[in-house]
Amino acid sequence: MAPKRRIETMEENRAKLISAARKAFAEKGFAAASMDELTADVGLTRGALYHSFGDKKGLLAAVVAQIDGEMAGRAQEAGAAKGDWEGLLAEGAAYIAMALDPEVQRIVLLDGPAFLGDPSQWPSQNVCLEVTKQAVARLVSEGTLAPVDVEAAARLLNGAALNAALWVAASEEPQSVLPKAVEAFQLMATGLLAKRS
Amino acid sequence: MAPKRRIETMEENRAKLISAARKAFAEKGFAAASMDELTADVGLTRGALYHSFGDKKGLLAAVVAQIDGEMAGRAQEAGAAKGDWEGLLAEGAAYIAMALDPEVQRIVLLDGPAFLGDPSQWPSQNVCLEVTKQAVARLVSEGTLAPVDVEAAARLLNGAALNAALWVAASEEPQSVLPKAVEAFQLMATGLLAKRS
DNA sequence: AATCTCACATACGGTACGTATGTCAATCCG
DNA sequence: CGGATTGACATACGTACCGTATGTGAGATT
Repeated sequence: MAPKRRIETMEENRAKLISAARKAFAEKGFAAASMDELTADVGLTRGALYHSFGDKKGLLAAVVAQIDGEMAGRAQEAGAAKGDWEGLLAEGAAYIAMALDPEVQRIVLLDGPAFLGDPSQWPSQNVCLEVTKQAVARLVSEGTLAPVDVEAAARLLNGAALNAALWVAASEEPQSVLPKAVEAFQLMATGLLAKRS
Repeated sequence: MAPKRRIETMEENRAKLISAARKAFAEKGFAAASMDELTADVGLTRGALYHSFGDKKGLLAAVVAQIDGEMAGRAQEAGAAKGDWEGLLAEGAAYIAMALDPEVQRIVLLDGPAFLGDPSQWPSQNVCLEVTKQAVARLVSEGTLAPVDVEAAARLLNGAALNAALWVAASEEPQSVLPKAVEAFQLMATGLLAKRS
């Protein structure tokens, strides 16, 4: 066996813990997830956890940052191929669709705000919100959108998408409700468009 | 001393516990609030609590139901004096303003969804959402709003207002941010209006 | 090769929840 | 009117879990 480098195994263990935490937090919720179980599942103890993440919330923050990054990547992908305005709509739709994932919903949308506070002040900076803000800023400066406060518009759009997603996820037939949510979202977003002079 | 009726004192104690819980949950959050402290503050023990509310989450549900009812009343007040459309906008603005209250924000908007699940399935039925749905339904049937799915629109509006409120509350100067949030909200809501033919 | 570092394990204390059991006043009934 | 009964609440207990303080051994350093 090649001699295990120290930093190497540490990063492996960090990744293992984050991975196990994603599962446990998504299934049981942050509050009900046991750190003993979590760590035992990957052959470690709480000692590793507290050494790497400081405390339980530190682990949550790491998990949230990881998922948030993945979400922002997907949202950008969805919006990149299209024009600015269509891109924003596509980002919103993608955001709604992603929130159907239990990990996203439970960890990022529910437990994240409850235990880590306002998303805009997370260590991970809430990359998703940042992406939306940039899109809105472009659209405002090019005159497509009315001269609205950029942060306000971005937070409203994200908030609306988030809530739509929670609704879809809680419904009995997500697949039939999803298009309604997307349609209403996109309709509402048109309210931000600049009026034709 | 008039002989204390049994049911009377029980309801008094229930009210005391709910009142104490509102304070404790708002200040420390649901997870960090100690039931021992809570009950001791009003001269009782956990015995009373588990007898009346079943468990910790039962108490949270009772608190949420109370606050939710108060919020719905205020929102209706705000909207009642005006026309349907202006009423909806006023309700949204009122909703945003109310969310500045720490009790509303922490208990109903953050811990409620995290620990009790989707608001639309709460025992309290989320009266707030119901009020918005009724307003939207009226506006759709009278042709003011585009023929959008009522529940979708209501959830999006509430979600947008909610998120705007969290943003305002987390900002350093809530009073200067509040008008921006309300403006953006009302602008976005116009997207739901029926197009002039 | 001896020493050191540090990632992680182990052990402990404290706290909080939920339940099982006890108790006493308010109510009911003969 | 007085004993039996109910039930609202207190008390006591077991369990689970978090965070910390301390130990340890494999890899890094010299």
